[in-house]
Amino acid sequence: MSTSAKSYHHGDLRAALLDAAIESLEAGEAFSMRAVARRAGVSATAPYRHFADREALDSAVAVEGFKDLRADLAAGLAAVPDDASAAETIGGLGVAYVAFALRRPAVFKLMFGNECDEENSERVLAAGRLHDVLNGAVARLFPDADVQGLSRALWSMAHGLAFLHLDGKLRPEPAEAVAERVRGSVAAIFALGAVRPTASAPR
Amino acid sequence: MSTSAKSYHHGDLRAALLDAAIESLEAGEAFSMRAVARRAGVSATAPYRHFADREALDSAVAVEGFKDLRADLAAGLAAVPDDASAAETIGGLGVAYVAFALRRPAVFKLMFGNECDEENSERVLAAGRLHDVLNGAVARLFPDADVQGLSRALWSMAHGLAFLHLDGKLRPEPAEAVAERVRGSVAAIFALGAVRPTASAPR
DNA sequence: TGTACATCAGTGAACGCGCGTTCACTGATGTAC
DNA sequence: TGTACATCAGTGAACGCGCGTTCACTGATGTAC
Repeated sequence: MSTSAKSYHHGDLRAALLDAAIESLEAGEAFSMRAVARRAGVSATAPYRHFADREALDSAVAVEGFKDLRADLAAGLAAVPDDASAAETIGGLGVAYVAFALRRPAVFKLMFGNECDEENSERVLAAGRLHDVLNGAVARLFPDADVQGLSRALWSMAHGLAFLHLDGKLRPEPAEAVAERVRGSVAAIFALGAVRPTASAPR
Repeated sequence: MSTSAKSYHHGDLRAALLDAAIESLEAGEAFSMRAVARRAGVSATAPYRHFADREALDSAVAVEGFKDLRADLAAGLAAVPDDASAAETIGGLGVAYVAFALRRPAVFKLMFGNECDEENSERVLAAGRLHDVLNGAVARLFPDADVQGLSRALWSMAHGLAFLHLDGKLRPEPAEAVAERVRGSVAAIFALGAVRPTASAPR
């Protein structure tokens, strides 16, 4: 109640605007400077006191999202038992990644489905930190592999699964079925080396 | 010259509008009913003679895109030598997929980065036909594998690579470097079975 | 071949909308004395 | 403690914009006789 409520000065409008933006996105509403101000209960021009323009707000929301996703990944990794196989560990990360995308689809799309202005260093940095979590896990699990290449391949798969679910190319419900699908995909590629391809492709 | 030019009646405005829409997207311009009409050299309301509303035009463009992508995938597959390994074959498909996405980014995003109205059967069908190409190849290469699961995993990886390049998370140039990256990712997961993970994860 | 007329494709003015952004402003806060 | 004033956060009217869509229309085409 300290910083809340209805004085002329808001207290922490910047944070409130970020919250409003995220809420607005998650409610599936259109994302606009005005809509966010409206939701925060403030005049249409107040946000300009805190964000230079629409793109600045945009990027700030994305940074928020990257932090949250990183936390989810770290939690997902921590939840994997110590004696888990590599496939189970990677699967756990993948499930966390896709779950985030489905729980917060609009934020996820804003984070990724956007030409990223390489200028915004904070944003680039936050995205980079994501990478570290996966790279670390891969390096630990496969010290002898091409870590760079492998972790790119795995990230891509998770990212693809996330987007295909978001865009309705794969049914996004129920959540447990999705998780199963993600684990299945990981399992399928871990099994690849074992499956004998037909020696020479017929026809 | 037969159906072209400047008579009051256009000849084949529907096709011209689709072309204009695709050109407009590829030029990186905003995509709108009015912009497309403008580019086609026609009044803002003329498109309504051929498309019920904005969404109908949208879907028609997506269908066009799905057909083109399917053709690219088939060509990519055909270009793979008969004695190629499974990894090379899958790699060829992946390269074709990602190359399409980078060559026609806006169309690709329109095809995928869009809640798909499951109503539009033509659109759903066109998307489904994509799947068939990959499924066919996987079934032929890995008759004993879980075709469904494996082909989903591979599709996801290609899709993820495409989007990560589009959104600038991976440098999208030059094209040959991208292709190499795609082949590398495929190789990395094909090598997965061979790499020995650390028996039990340290720490 | 020539005329009358129905059909249909494209026009252009107009609507209401929400947007991003500017500007001069006003009300609250906090600091100097 | 009390007053004067600078600072700063939020206001509200206003701008110009492009959008999707409607409507009554007009010009070209093709068919019937």
